Amino acid sequence: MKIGELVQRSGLSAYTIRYYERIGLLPHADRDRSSRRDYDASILVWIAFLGRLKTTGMPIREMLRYAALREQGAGTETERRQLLETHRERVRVHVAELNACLLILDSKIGGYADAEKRIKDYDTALPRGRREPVGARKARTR
Amino acid sequence: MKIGELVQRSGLSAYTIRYYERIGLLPHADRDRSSRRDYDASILVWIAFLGRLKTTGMPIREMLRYAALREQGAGTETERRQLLETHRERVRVHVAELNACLLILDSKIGGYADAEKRIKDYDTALPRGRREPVGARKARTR
DNA sequence: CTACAGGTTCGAGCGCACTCTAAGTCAATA
DNA sequence: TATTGACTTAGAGTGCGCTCGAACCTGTAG
Repeated sequence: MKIGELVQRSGLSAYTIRYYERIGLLPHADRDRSSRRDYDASILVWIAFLGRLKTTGMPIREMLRYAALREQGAGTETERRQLLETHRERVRVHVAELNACLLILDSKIGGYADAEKRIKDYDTALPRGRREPVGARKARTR
Repeated sequence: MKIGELVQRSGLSAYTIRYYERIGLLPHADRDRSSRRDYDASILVWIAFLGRLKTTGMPIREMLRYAALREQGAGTETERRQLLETHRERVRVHVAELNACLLILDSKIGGYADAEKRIKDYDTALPRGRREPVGARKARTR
């Protein structure tokens, strides 16, 4: 697989793929005789995993640590597990924070909705003939 | 309240507070006669809310939009609500992603744990007298 | 009076994670 | 054979969100 195909299948840009290789997040790819990168499909599994780590907010520094342990191979499993466990804990904490923030957002949004409802009630309670207060933003599409 | 106290009570650095004011995320603070910032306690509520937005990943650009609408005051409620609703939806999606990633992390960690258990079983199945394979990392605290 | 803590402004610098430019190579097709 | 387009490299540039340095000012305590 050439880099172009990997771009299609991984969702990363060629720039990013080369950058990741440069910093050691992706293993140095084999080259064909004109020194173009030639990938094995298995790289997609690793890229997908890196994507999870990224999505969950792991900094590249730490992914590099994990990648290095992985390259080292046997004997690094415990450290890799610990690294992931630590990360998992951080993610759990963060998810809890996000859920707390969502509740606050809900109540904030609820407050605006109530305010709008009060305005609307007042509006419909106006005498016939001039229902919309000045500055009312009603898009009325169509 | 002077900036020093606000630092204590908000958790932001003085640098950050000034920066936020500079870009318009915090309203221009009143100054005392020696042109030092003098805050009203109500600023803490706004800073806390900005903190929620930040925690949930809202970029400063968008907080600025919200802050500008808020400064404008009446008549911007609908847009503020819409902004927060859009954001809430993104956060929900992100939380779902994080939860999916957590499951994957769990199984990855589980895989390492199983591998370690297999090694341990093999280890304890070794003949008496030389139980620990070379390189075993057992901290044995205390 | 002097020292010092704690403030002020402006603009520069930093760390992160890319993203792109420039100049060159190579293989396949018209 | 000439051109096209996908690739290569090294290194520069970008956008974000701060973070800091330098020079200066002010109110209070010793």
